Amino acid sequence: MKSRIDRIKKQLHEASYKLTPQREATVIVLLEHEADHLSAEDVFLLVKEKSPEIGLATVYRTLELLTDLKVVDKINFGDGVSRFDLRKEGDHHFHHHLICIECGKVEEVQEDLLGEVEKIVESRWDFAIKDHWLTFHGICKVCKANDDEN
Amino acid sequence: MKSRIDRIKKQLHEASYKLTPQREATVIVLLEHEADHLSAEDVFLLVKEKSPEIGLATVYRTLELLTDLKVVDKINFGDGVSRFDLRKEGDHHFHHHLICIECGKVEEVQEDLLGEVEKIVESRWDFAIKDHWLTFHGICKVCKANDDEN
DNA sequence: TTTCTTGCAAAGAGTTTGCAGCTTC
DNA sequence: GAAGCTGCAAACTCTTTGCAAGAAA
Repeated sequence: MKSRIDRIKKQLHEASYKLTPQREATVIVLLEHEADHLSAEDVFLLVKEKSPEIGLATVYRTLELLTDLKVVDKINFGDGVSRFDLRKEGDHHFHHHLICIECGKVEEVQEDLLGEVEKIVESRWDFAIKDHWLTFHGICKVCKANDDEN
Repeated sequence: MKSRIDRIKKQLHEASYKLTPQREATVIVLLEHEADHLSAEDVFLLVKEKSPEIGLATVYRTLELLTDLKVVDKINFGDGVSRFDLRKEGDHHFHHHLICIECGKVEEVQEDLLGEVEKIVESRWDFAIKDHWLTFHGICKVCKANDDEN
């Protein structure tokens, strides 16, 4: 984890920003909750546990900065709240999500399943793809099993 | 177009709602701007041109109702505003979008390109897909041509 | 010192809600 | 006249911004 923080620190420096204690605390929370799709408020509350003096605006500003640097991806699952997802080291595409419409759980799909689809879009629509968002809505394994019981 | 309104009217009636003049005016605006990805505010302003007495809250309530009935899809391209897209008659999947990161234009892709991908997700993650959202971010044909000139 | 960053509070944008009045059946 | 629907205004939620003070180079 240390090395990932160093890497982010380097990215910040390359763009002429500093890794202040507040920014570092925010990054640590993101690393510790990597699969959790935290909202800005969630991040704020978690950072506050360890650094009570931090302000909400700072968290927003840090998350915006990290989004610009593509350290995190800002996603919106349609509930009016932005969530932040760490981009895997070296990943050039944004991973996919499976959202369960019964229990609300969000699973991540790290594989890039869109290779063929992107080729079609690039050639047929003459569109140069830089990134994608793919989210499936449905019923997860656990809820399916529960539903079958009843 | 008349027939599409009748169809929506029927859907409303089946769910015990009425097609009031305000709701009809809203639906007409959506039909007339089918490819435009209007926000609630956009819809409100357009409806207001023909029915100046309508209130913003009514438009919001109508759009919510139409979303619940799956007449429209509520989408969010990450700018904090919900947009509303008419679902094509008989369509069971939500169409894809191409967003140009230079000019902001949004193109629609009506074909469902995810058949194979969905099979993989359904079997490998044991997830019953009910709907999907797929958005590509990149550079459209026109902007690509403009960029090449310079 | 100069520049960047922070915390706070206020402002802003988008959306929802309470309620009285109006329609419709 | 009961139930559903509407317009208005107020409330609410999430996010951004102005600014004075603090930290870093």
